[in-house]
This record gives sequence, C-alpha cells and structure tokens, in this order.
Amino acid sequence: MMSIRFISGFVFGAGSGIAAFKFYTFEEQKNVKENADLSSIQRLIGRFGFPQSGADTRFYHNHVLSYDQARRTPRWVAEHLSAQRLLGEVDRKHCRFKSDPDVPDRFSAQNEDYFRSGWSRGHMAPAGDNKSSIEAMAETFYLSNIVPQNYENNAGFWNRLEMYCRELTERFSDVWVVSGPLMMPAPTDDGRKIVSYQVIGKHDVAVPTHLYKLILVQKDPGSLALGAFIIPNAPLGFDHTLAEFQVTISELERLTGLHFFPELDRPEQIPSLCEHDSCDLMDFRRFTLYISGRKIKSAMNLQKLEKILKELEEKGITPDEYLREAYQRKRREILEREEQQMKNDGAER
DNA sequence: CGGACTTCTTCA
DNA sequence: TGAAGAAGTCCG
Repeated sequence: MMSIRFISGFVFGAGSGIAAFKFYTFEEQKNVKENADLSSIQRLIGRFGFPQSGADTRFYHNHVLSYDQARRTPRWVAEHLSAQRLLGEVDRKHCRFKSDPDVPDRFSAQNEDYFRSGWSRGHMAPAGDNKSSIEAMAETFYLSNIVPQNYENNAGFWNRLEMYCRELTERFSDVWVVSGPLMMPAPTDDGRKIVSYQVIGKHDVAVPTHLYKLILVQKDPGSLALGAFIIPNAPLGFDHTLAEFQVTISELERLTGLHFFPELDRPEQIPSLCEHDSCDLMDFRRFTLYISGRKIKSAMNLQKLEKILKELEEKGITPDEYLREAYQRKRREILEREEQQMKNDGAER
C-alpha cells in the first residue's frame, strides 16, 4: 500500500472520488460514536461497531483495487495507461507471486492455494503495464491483484486483450482500464438460474466464471470512447473476436453490482470503443511472431534458438524481417559468448 | 507477452 | 536441517 502521504496527496491534489470514499467511510464510523442526532436505538445497535468488509480502496504505485475478503480475489482493479508510462525495461522474471502484506492472513490467498489447482494466477493489472518501475511491477504480483484463470485464456485471448489496451495508447493520450472477476448465473434445465463456482486451496479462493474489462479512452478533452467486455474464463482461440464479448456498461454494472466511473457524465452516451477504434486483437500470425520474438531474446544457446525457428516453420509461419534480425543478433551474441568461454577455460589451464 | 514447476542457494 | 527465496527450465 502507498504511504499516507501519497494518499492524502492524491485526495487533495487530484480530488479523486475514489480516495474521497475512504474519507467518507471514516466519517461514517465517526458519526456512529459522536453524532448526537442518532437515536438511542441506533446508537445501541452500533454499540460494538458494525461489520466491516474491508472493502476499502487499496492504493499501489501504479494500480488501485478493491479486495473481496470472502473470495480472496479483487473486486475490481483500476489502471491508467499512457504511452509514456508504458516505457521501461523491467523484467517480470525478477518478480514473484506472494500474498499481499496488507491483507490479513485469514482473508488472504496464498501461492499454495493455486499450486496444482488446475488454474493459473491471472493478473488483473498486468505486469506488462508496469515495465517502468520494479516496485510497481512487484506489487502487481501480490495475490490481491490475482484471480484463478484458465491457463490458455490467460496466455492467449486475455493476453492479447491486454496487448490491445497497451496498443490503444498509440492512438489515445489516456487509457483507463478496470478489470475484475465475475460470477455469471447459468440457466438450468428446469428454467432456474444458478450461480456456482469452484473454490481452490486451503483458503477457498473463488474461481470466476468470467472476467470483465472496462476500457475508457480519451484523445482530446471531451472526446471519449468506452468499451465493456465480459470474457469467459475458458480457452478462447483465434476464431473469437473481442467485439462478440462487448456489453453495455450498464449491463456490466448490473452484473458486478459496481458503479464504474461515477464521476463520468452519461456513460451510455459515450461512443462505443469498437466503433471508434477497431477492437482488433492480434491475429494468429502476428501473435505467434511476437511470442517467438520474446523467446528468441531469452534463448541461452543455439539449440534453443533453432528450436524456436523450427516450431515457427511447423506452424506454417515464415519469419518477418524483425524476427530474422532478432535471430541473427542473438545467434552472434551466443557465438561470441561461447568463444569467450573457450578462451577463459584455456587460460585457467 | 502470459504462465507452471523443479532445482539450487541461502540462512536461521 | 528445513523452509523460503532465487534461478533455471519448460510451455502456450
């Protein structure tokens, strides 16, 4: 969590409605004890305090969230993206998933809950949005920012959706993203509706049936576009489009019970993101080339390097110029390193 | 980019 | 000596 100084700076500097909410609950509690206008009955009901959900808004370096203490997942996670803030070279390999130090143990998820559960630990605020700061990226690995997510969905469709959000900063100066888990009612054979979900591990971490993402973009002041999406927490291949999962913001609010962007004027009047922009996720070829490029960068020897190219060929994809260049550069790097190694070994003898 | 899982190291 | 953290290997 951020320091008190940061939070108060946020309140007085930016005048955020979210931060103001913290103050509101604080004042509310104070009223219970000190407000003389409360009836004696009301004071008596609250004699030992009222139940607290711990639903306070939690602030981190580059994301803000509300945590669900019963489900051991976030309720929502908010970010602001811009081209400038996406810059950086911080590597996620230096980060590790861990319990959020500010969530009490009895309400917290642990790594063991996810281990061999059949579900992956899916970021809501992505690590890839935080390459500018090691502290910010490390905080996204807190389990308060994580939900149990289908492996293939996480590495595939959802991954491409996150890439699309980053890509939006090339066309819009400001991008706001809110992400979170969702439990959708499912109809039964006899016409009833039932919400059911798996829980995993000793701490019963709730597995969402769906994930949602709400994207608000702005190019110039006053020119906004908005897209709300509900994605099944299941494998989704390249035969699905993002647009087919779009819903209205009021439908998303109905399902989540959350009022998003409460300071935003007439959300239903705002142009649809998919009409204003493309909502095109990376296609199979581009995505595979991109992943191969990342793998080439991390290849440690020639065998691994050749394997990456061979797998591409098997998929029927011919490397583009960027990938060929990355391959040649890595190949020279490995050969030089091996040559240096030989010299060092010779000198030791 | 998104992950899991195993093995090695460290340290009380 | 055993648990926790760091590093390495693997996959989509």
